[in-house]
Amino acid sequence: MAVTIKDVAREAQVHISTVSRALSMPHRVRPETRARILEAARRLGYQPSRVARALTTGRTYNIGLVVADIANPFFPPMIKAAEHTARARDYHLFVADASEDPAIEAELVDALAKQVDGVVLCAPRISNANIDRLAQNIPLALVNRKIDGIPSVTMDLAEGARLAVTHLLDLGHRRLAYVAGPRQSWTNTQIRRSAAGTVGDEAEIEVIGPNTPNEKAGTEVAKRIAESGVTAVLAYNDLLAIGLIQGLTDLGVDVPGDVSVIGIDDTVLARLAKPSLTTIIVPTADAGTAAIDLLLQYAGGDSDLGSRPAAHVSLPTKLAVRDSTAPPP
Amino acid sequence: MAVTIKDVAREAQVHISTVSRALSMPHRVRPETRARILEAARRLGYQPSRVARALTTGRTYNIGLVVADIANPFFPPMIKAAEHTARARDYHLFVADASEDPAIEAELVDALAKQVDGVVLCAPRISNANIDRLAQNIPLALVNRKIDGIPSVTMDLAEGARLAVTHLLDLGHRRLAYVAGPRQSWTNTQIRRSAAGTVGDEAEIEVIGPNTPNEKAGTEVAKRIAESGVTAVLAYNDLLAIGLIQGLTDLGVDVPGDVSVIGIDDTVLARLAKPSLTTIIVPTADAGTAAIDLLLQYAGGDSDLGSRPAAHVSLPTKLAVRDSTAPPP
DNA sequence: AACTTCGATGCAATCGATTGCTTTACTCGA
DNA sequence: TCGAGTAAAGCAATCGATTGCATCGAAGTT
Repeated sequence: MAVTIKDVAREAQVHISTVSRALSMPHRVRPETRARILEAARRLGYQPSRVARALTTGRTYNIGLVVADIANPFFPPMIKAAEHTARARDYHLFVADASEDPAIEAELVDALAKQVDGVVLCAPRISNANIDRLAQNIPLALVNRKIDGIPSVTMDLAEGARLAVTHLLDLGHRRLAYVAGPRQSWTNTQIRRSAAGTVGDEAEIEVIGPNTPNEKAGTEVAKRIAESGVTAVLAYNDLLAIGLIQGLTDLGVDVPGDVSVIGIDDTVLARLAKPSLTTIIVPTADAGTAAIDLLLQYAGGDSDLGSRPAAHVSLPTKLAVRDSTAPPP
Repeated sequence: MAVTIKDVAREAQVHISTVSRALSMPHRVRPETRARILEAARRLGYQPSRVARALTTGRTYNIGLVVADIANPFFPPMIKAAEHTARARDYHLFVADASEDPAIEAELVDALAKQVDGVVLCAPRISNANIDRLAQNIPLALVNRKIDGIPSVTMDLAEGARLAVTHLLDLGHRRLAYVAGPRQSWTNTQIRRSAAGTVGDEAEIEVIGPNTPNEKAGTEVAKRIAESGVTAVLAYNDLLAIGLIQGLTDLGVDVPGDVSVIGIDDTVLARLAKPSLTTIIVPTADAGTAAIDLLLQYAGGDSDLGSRPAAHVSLPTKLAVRDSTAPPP
């Protein structure tokens, strides 16, 4: 069917091992022989079989990427960056969607493990213990989770939340709420702690949740927010924030007139929503790129991985002030 | 390293070929032997190597999915559905992003061809001739493109455009515009033709474009729309429509008061935008599922593929009337 | 009882590449 | 001139599974 190394060998009148070397260890064959082989390969349109190579070398040149939910607009830019980075390194990317389900997440990693050199777990919903267990079978890199011994890239949402809360305090708000995300989310904890810490004694902050991080959940908590008397809200992500704004608007509560709302992620939605959403900008694409590079660096090494300390990368965040925040009424 | 078929064979005291058969041709081994083998496999935690299997059988149980732009919110639901469908069939999905570039698209297909059983091309930007060429090397399935001999799933946007234009005509509009998408887009042509056909002699429709299908391009054509005197616009997709609305609003043109706007795709943005966007609902997820099934059916068959006529699936579309359309001023 | 038949299993080739080891042949030094 | 050293290329094992063929023994046929 396809052109194999044998065909090239026959065409160039050499043994297959010589063809293999001409391609991967150029200095080990005589220049003229190599030229003849390359020419034959070119003429025949030879492309080495990744599958066969994987069998002998144990390296597939494939990477797995597991995300909590592809449909969450937070992920696509990250997937895109990861895919491009991987391809630039001659790797291909399996993308798998865990549907926000920890069990599926673990299954996916195991299933992928058989045919990838490593897996990037994005915003994992499974426990640290389970991640540790999975990491025994296959090199992992984490996004938005930090575990000793496993390379990871996180967004500095502690800083982001501090900026957001400070912004609200500066505007004069004293009764705040944090609309939380999934309990298993590492960033959720970071945000909650940082927000509480920043508020200090100056004001008070109420935590509402945990919630599934989508618009529907946001709309559903609108009533509680409206009744609670808070004047400003920080939400776990843009989806919750936008859902909340819709819910509040439906209840006749004006944003930002009556209640200010801040989202997180700066997804496409933030700029397009009305009012446009004040939100924390997180470097999603950079995270995708960094995760791939960390994984390759860690997994590509000379096997004595355990010895090297795993790298942790923290990416900076910023606050984008738009139209959903204003002084309290 | 990992448990192989040999380990199982030793554990169960049989030859490896018997293990292989026990797993894939159960009726070919004595029940008691099979039980012993399965038990041994279970105890050792044996998982067959997909790579090794792929080498002998030629089937990788992997599928490639190439999309024009992951960051375009049209695609994620489709990717998600495709991934879930594939996984349910024990296939894994490579996702690749062509960045709206035809050359990259072709490269991706070729690169993936070596390690997948087939490729789904979503909203391809390359020419029919090139697709035909690619199809010679690897089974393809197309989404939003129809070519004889290649299985495809399309959205009935001719019908959708008809509904949209009829809606505008019913509201009383007589001067319409179609803000077109990429020239290479097959659906773009379908929409344009159907819209023109539906307008007939009753009214007139101007075509503006082609455009890159993103918000920025939408904003950029706002001026032309405002000056052209049209009272209603159909845009190639929601991104263009939303960008256009923003552009018009900035120019002081009210939507839908002065100009009505209809988008296509019903992405998350449509509901969340202000005003919420009247748009054509396309069954993105169904398309993803259908494409995978078509591909597997076509590629999984008994090799004499050319003989079977390729299936074409057309999915229905609907119009969702929201707040961006109203009678002309 | 001899002979066919067939089910169950083992044997060995194969897929396409990589790689340690061996062979070949040429160069160089004394 | 001869042996050592070395670069270049061939040989063959290997990765982990699949699969056509060979073998063997038990059951069925006459």
